[in-house]
Amino acid sequence: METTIPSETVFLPVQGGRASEDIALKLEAAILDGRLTPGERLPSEREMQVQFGTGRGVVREAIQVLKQKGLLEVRKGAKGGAYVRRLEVANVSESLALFLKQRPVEKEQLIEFRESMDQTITLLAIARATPAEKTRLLEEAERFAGLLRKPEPDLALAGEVDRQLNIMLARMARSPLFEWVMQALQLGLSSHDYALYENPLYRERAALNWRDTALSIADNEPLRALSYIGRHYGLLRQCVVETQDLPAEPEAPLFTDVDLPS
Amino acid sequence: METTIPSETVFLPVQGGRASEDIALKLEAAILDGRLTPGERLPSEREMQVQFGTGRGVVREAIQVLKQKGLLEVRKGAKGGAYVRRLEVANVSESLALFLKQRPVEKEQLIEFRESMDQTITLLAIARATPAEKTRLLEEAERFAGLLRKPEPDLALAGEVDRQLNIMLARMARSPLFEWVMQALQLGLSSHDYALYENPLYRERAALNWRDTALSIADNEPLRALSYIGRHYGLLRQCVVETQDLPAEPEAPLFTDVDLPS
DNA sequence: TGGCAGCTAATGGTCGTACCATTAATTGTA
DNA sequence: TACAATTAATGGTACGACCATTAGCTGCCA
Repeated sequence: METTIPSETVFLPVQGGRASEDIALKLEAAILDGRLTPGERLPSEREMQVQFGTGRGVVREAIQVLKQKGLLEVRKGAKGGAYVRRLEVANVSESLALFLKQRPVEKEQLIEFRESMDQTITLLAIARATPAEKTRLLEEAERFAGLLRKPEPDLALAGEVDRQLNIMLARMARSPLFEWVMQALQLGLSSHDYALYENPLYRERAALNWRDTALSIADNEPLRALSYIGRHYGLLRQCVVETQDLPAEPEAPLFTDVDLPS
Repeated sequence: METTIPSETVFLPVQGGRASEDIALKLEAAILDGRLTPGERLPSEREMQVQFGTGRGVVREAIQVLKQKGLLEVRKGAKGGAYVRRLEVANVSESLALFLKQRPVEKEQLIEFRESMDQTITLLAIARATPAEKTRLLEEAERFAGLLRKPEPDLALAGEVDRQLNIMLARMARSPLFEWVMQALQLGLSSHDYALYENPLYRERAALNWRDTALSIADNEPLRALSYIGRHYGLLRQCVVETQDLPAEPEAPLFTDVDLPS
């Protein structure tokens, strides 16, 4: 970056010289600095093959990588090709979820992280959100409590509402970074942590606690809100230690023929 | 694709039928549920080409995707091939960093977020890191201060050391999630906030402040540490308002020939 | 016997061509 | 005018060939 000539090669020796990586990096750089903008269409593979002076396979591999990163979307047929995409939080979540799948993190660490984020977000939300937003949050929390008070609550729906509550709160904090990280967590942990609501004992207490938190926020009472948040995660911790993980599903045969688009 | 056995296809219609995606999914599933474990070697491309009943290009594209996800590492030459890898926090951070790169955020919001993370991480590090780690951190901070005290400091090196300091601290917190976010910030924002060290006025103060922070951590003095962190970000804010963004670097020509491994 | 040079084979990386499948636009026809 | 058939552009796949790299083997030489 600073030495002009050797800059690119010094930066990334790319382990063994791979043309496809070079191309991927060039395209990625072009997308990130705006030379290629979302919605725009890249040249066709056959054109790029010529423009980069390589074989088509190399171009395809580069495109595959960027597609996997979420930077490109590939359509086939006439007017097909690689289109630049705007990244979504879901891409980050996917990556996080993958990581958590291969390296199960202690639940305690997840809880700890979320609790910390929640505390900060709540303080920011109290300071910055409009009264209307606060009222809306309270309404949703009441609705949530209502859902879980039923004898046979729809747990999937409840989980979704809980997620929405968290995201709404994050948005009220007026900080995109907190919002994004929170969303990524919510999406990436969908399977993980809603054990709290499966247990009827904790269920109602947790729901009421959410409502009280929302109430404290609406009343601009930060300390009270933090207290309720602490109680929420206390419940969650208590619930988690009582719950054990179940073993995984049976294994499928690997290396069988792929279904071809016949 | 969907006519024979509905089971797999119901899960993921995979937009338009792509053999390479099928293979990638199968391999990924095998890795995630333990049929393939880290360090293990997959069959060679030519073997898989036969076992999956497809062309070699398809197999290569699947491998590329998994490699990009961080699940595989490819070595060439004899005894080469695709080896299963353990995911690292850096992989997730990379994804988040990429996302952040595509979405410009206000500097103040970045600072705010980092400050909040730093506070929490510091408290955790004080509580959990070993004395040896704390000593090491202090040594690095001293080295950092030494670097910036020179009349003509190497700013690139200083930035790198600063980055390492932050990551070291995050690791000391014993929380992969905090490590994740912190690394992502370091990766995605490297160019952003090292303006602090370009200004000789702030430079030395910031460096000394880092050292004092490390000292407080080594002494297990959380409140003092938080105080220094507050001062650090105070300096950063002050510095940022005085600095204006420079226009971007000149654009490089896209679609030029790739350097081939001649 | 020991060590080093050179050979060998396995394997990923690249190229090129050919063909198929899909899709939007065009053209032709009722 | 509406609908059907054709066309052309484009991604998806297959196959075969060759190069570059690398670990291990072979064998010569000191």
